[in-house]
Amino acid sequence: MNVYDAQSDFLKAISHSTRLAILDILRDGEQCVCHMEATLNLRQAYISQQLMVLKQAELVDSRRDGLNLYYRVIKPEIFALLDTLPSITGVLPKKPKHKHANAECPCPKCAEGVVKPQLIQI
Amino acid sequence: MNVYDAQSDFLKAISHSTRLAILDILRDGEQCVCHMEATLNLRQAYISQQLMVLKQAELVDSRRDGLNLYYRVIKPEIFALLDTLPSITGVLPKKPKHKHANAECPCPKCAEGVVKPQLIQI
DNA sequence: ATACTATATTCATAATCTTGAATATAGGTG
DNA sequence: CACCTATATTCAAGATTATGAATATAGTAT
Repeated sequence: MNVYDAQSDFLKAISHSTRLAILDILRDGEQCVCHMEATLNLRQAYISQQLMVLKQAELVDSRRDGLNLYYRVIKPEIFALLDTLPSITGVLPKKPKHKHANAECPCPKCAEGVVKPQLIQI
Repeated sequence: MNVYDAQSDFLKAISHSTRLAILDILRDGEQCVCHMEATLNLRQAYISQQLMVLKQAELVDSRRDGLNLYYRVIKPEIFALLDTLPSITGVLPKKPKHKHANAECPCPKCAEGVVKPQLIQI
């Protein structure tokens, strides 16, 4: 396995729109699967499949806290690469960054950071 | 097509060991197909196939000069991305850079840059 | 025009990727 | 233990990619 094989293996692991979206979510630090599910509006099994691809490529690792599994990027150098993409594709991301505050997300991290919409009783 | 689709399309185009090697050869500027053939020791038809992939992805373009077609990278930003790869894969390239001087290569650029081995007449 | 050279295209098959559906598992809670 | 919740795995079919072989084409030179 030469230099280019190693590089193409890595690139193949991230050459996928959902996996790129997941990595972007992990920019702010570790997040649980259910948060990705709520943020990306994709089914849990599918996200888990993509996470396994990233894990086998040794790009992410996970940590359990109670019921939740929190994933994080192992090598922050990956973000330096991701940052070069907009200038190449010419498509700039609309949202400046992923913000961790999603009212649809049931995970503990979201629960503490979000002001839940109050149900008004009449 | 969202931001991540555009990015993954680009990444897929370069996620291939031969295409990465071709891009590396093009760091020094345009090169003809026969030069890649000699440098990579791969068959012409195969290299041409990979060049078509890069061309369709609008990463390279070509220019004819006599019999030879010279390919070049359109967006130099690509090299900034390629430069981030060694720190991620942990595998550093052996040769510092591609040098254009290959005695096996019949192309005009090589012919002028290389001191051909002299045949000693006895 | 003919022949040659450099490069491109077509075809076919094996391998790999994509993705949805269904199901399994592991850990926590009562 | 029984059940719930969060996450993982397996399966399968279709799509795409990888790659070798054979062949075509477009310029060039004579």
